[in-house]
Amino acid sequence: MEISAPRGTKDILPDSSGHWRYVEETAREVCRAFGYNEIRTPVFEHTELFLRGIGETTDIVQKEMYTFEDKGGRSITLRPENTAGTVRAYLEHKLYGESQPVKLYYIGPMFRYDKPQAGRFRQFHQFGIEAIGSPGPAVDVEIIIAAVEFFRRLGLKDLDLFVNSVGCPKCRPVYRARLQDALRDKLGEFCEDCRSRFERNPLRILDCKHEKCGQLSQGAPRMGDCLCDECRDHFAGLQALLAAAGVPYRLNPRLVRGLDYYTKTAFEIQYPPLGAQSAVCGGGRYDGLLAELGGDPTPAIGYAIGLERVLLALEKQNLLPPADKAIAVFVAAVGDQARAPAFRLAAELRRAGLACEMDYMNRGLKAQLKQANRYPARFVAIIGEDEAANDKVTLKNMQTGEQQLVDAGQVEQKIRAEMGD
RNA sequence: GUGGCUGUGGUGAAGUGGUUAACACGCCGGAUUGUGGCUCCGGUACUCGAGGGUUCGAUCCCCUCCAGUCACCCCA
Repeated sequence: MEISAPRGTKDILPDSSGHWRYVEETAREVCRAFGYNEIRTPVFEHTELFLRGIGETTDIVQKEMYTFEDKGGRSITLRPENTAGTVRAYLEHKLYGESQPVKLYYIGPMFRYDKPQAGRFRQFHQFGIEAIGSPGPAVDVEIIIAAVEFFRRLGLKDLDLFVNSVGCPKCRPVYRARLQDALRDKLGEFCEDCRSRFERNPLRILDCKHEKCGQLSQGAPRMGDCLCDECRDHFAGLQALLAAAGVPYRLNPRLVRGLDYYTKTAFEIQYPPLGAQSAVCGGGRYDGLLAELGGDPTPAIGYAIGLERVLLALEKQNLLPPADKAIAVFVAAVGDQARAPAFRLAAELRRAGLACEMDYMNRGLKAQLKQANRYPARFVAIIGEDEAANDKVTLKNMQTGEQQLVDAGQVEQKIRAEMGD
């Protein structure tokens, strides 16, 4: 064995592709119920889109992007997330001409050059939704409820919803400055990471896992105390609606999003047993992004759900659906003369819409029955020399063990009659 | 990117510095001639992750690399 899949990528094999389909279908059903329509954008975009959209100073842009030059000399990047691409498509195709808000969802692979770990891959899949055009907070609550509903339908338990407001371009700089002022004289005592974050992204310091840093930032001003009137009202409205909808949530003033475009509402849904990669859903409002990408100022909000992590959570809670390989009929041929009639019967049954299998390994009858049993098959249609000569089929019900000789042309209706449909 | 742990057949897993590396599952075949799910029997491992080194000799000792995993980091 020499060639293997690139690091951080994974083959989804038949034994688990059914799980993926189940999760994706659940996502699509929820989107239909909430009025979100699918959008499919390219897996690669001009690098520039992400530089401007996600922010040049973010970790994603600085060290996690798959960027390359194509043969035309363009700088191309495999999408590390899909909000930027979705917004780009919204602007490019002038979806602002449709009734607002425009509600979109996507499911697909994303790419980040991270060090792989359980729940963290270089190619991973996200299901995300974006609502563009409404300032909220009603849509904010709607998309959160959509996420909650998605998890509810899957049966997942023990999820925690955290919400926060990260302010807007009016109040965040004010808060940022106040925070820096409060931390400045103690800066030397913070960890190395925090010291480097001080200028670049001081809000992250509040998120630091180091106990020392946590203590040092204890008395620091909180974003909540510095929100401008508009942001404060918005945040209050969000919480009122969440409460009205009966959605349990927790405030987390330290919740910060890693992408520059977020404003006001920020939220995250976690499943703690996943350990370090416990965030299964993360999102928030990005009122500044459309203008940043050259559009008219337009409010918007969205989130992304990591499907690998959802699958991990489902596995932990034993909620993955069992594989369903059951078929209606297995056509067993015995002897050379039976081969052609068996093929013909299988083709007819399949054309009639019955799931049908047969042997391709020249196995004996016993082995074919064993094979049929494995699927399992409801019926086995046995064709040997006698049957082939008389245009008959021995039809065996695998549950009762009963078998009868029937005309080859009547196999389908016999099966349908016995299956009761 | 930093640090810890792990790497034996398709899968789960024992094991030893030295002839034919357990076991279980799976898969294939058989248990009188064309009949399954149970049972029994048999079969199924060119490199014990890769490449070097130590040694008379290494799958078990050392180094490097690769991969997985956990924490940090980041995030979905």
